[in-house]
Amino acid sequence: MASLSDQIEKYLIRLIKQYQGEVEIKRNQLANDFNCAPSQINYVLETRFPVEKGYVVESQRGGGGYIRIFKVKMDASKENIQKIISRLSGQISQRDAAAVITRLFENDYINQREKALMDRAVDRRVIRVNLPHRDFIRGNILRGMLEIIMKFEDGEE
Amino acid sequence: MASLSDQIEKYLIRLIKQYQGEVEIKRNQLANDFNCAPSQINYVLETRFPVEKGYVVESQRGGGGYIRIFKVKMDASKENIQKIISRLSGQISQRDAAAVITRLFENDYINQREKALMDRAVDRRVIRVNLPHRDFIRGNILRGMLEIIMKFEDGEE
DNA sequence: AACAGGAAAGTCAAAAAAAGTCAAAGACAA
DNA sequence: TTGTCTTTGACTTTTTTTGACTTTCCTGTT
Repeated sequence: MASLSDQIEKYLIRLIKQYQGEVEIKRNQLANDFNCAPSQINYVLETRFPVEKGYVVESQRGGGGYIRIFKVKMDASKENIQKIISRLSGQISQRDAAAVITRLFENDYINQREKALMDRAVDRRVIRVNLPHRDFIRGNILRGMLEIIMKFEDGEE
Repeated sequence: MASLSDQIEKYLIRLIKQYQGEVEIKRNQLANDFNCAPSQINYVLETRFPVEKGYVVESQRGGGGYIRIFKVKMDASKENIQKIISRLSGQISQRDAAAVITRLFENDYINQREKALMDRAVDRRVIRVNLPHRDFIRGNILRGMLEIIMKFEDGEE
């Protein structure tokens, strides 16, 4: 039973694919189509299309306003992972970690099983620690695993 | 002597068979159908569908939440992994974790990169927590990752 | 150019919808 | 009676949905 947010996400992803990685919508229009509050569109954007996953969202208010979503393909290089690692400061939320991992997968740095492995290692049900601390541990684990991905020549398997 | 939990178990097993090893339910809905407390569903899940029996359970809270149960198709290697999981109690030292991981590698259940990934996720320099607690977290991480190895079609890559 | 009005989109927090946890109470066999 | 398994319910945590209020931008009028 997919939630409304899931449906909106799917719809947008389909549009993005259809239009080669770029789409423009009207927030109110979309909210209307899905029969929800306009702010729910923002919620979907925040939770499902974060930068970490390779999306860029830009928008304009006022008359003739719009929201544009771009999907950026990062080129496959170690430097990119380096960049990701260095941008990863101390704590990291589960959502952000998941986004980073998804992106690695989409760019073929890791396969599906490795993705699942990493997702699990970083899951809050696994790191059973209270919150300020938990995000620090997650940060360490994720950084550690990214280092491994980097160290090992890719494709190997 | 079919307790309510037994009935729920049977019902779920039937569903799982019917849908080729995978089923999704709504906890509240199911509890309602069986006229019991929602938390009883968790009890059934814990006692009747543990990893040791080859089940993997995933869930989501919040609006549109769900519980999914997978039955993993068993083969020799998966049974072995299961055995390892069930022998793993709460805490695990880094040494023991390393031994488990090495064994997985030697048996070709995981490749070198996965080994490195798992070793790292379980490293004491990564789980920066003081000792009684650290071994518990390590236990969770290792078990979690083993579940993934079990759930995924092996050799895949 | 300055301004007013309306048309978007943004923000934020409260309410609602699920699922999870934990411990106490109950049932029942040994 | 004692120990184990089951049932229940109060409380917690996570995720989504809603709505009131704010900010920004465009367009037409003075």
